[in-house]
Amino acid sequence: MPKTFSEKLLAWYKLNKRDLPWRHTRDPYKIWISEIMLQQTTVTAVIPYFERWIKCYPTMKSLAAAGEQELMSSWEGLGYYSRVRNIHKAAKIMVRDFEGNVPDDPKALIKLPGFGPYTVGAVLSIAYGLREPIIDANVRRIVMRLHAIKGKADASVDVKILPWIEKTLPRGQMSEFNQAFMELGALICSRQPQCLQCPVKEFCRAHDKGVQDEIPEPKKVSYIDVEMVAAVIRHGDKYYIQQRSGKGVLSGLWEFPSSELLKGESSLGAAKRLMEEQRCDDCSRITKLGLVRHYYTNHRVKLHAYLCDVNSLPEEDLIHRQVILAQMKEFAMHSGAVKIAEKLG
DNA sequence: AAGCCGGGGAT
DNA sequence: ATCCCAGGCTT
Repeated sequence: MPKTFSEKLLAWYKLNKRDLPWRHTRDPYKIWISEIMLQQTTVTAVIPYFERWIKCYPTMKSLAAAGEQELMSSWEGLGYYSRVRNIHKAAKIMVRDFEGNVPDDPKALIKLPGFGPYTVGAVLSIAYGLREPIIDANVRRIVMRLHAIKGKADASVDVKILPWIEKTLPRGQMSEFNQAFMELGALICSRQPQCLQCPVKEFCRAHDKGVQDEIPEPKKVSYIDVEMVAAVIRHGDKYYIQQRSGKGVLSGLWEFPSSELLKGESSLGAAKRLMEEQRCDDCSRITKLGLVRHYYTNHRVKLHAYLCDVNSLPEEDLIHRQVILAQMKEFAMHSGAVKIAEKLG
């Protein structure tokens, strides 16, 4: 009796799986947190954040009771900050409606903020062992190769591959199986696949045809280049920072006042203009701190940082603060601002 | 369906 | 320098 796809995959996983923090638990709360952190984020980036998070917020109730700013600081540097706001909202709902438990019902889960098709399936299978499919970037790439489906790896191929995934799911060992699927994509069936080591190559049509390197087709990215200036406004040992508000990019994070360079404007000229806009007309000295590169999504930002010594800082309010360097780490800042702040130490 | 939303590792 | 990552939300 030849071994099935899932038998082969599970046997390989048992021998080759990485030792990752969230594989030491079946606590649905912790599995959920790991799944949100891992969205569009590499395992190595997540590990330290996950460890710290579980120490700070070991339970659903401790998370629901935490403050928004505190959570933003815990997330600082991980990116996609709407994730942490959705985690907080969902935790409050789960405390209110589900006694602080993660529901094991797909219809209830999908209604919670931050739970899409992937995360619902991941929590249900990995934490509860339910027979639910998941399609992440790994699974999508693997199944496209298994069936030699050409094209880009986007969600539009999911309808084609889902039937095969569903009929291939094993009875039992679902927590292991779905993780094994993703692990295969991370370790073997990666961008440049290691087909010789693949435990399921006998099921792979792309391997048969020798086209595994052409699937999936790379998606073309177009960058938007932006040049900005940031004013580090200082009086004595106090610095002036502001919070990005509302919606849009990096919303809720703190930063130094900044502005995009106007057409033909020099960075120093922009810094002086920015100081006028901040009503800082008493600037006694302005010196360049350096150039910081800040890349996010499809933006490539060159951020010119200027240190501006003033005789009096602008007034404080809800979204503007005067802080000393030691206090600054209590305010969640985006990576561009953090890189500038590091120049002040 | 397509665009938005971060940051850093891998190549 | 480019591509991508245990996706979800909005339009």
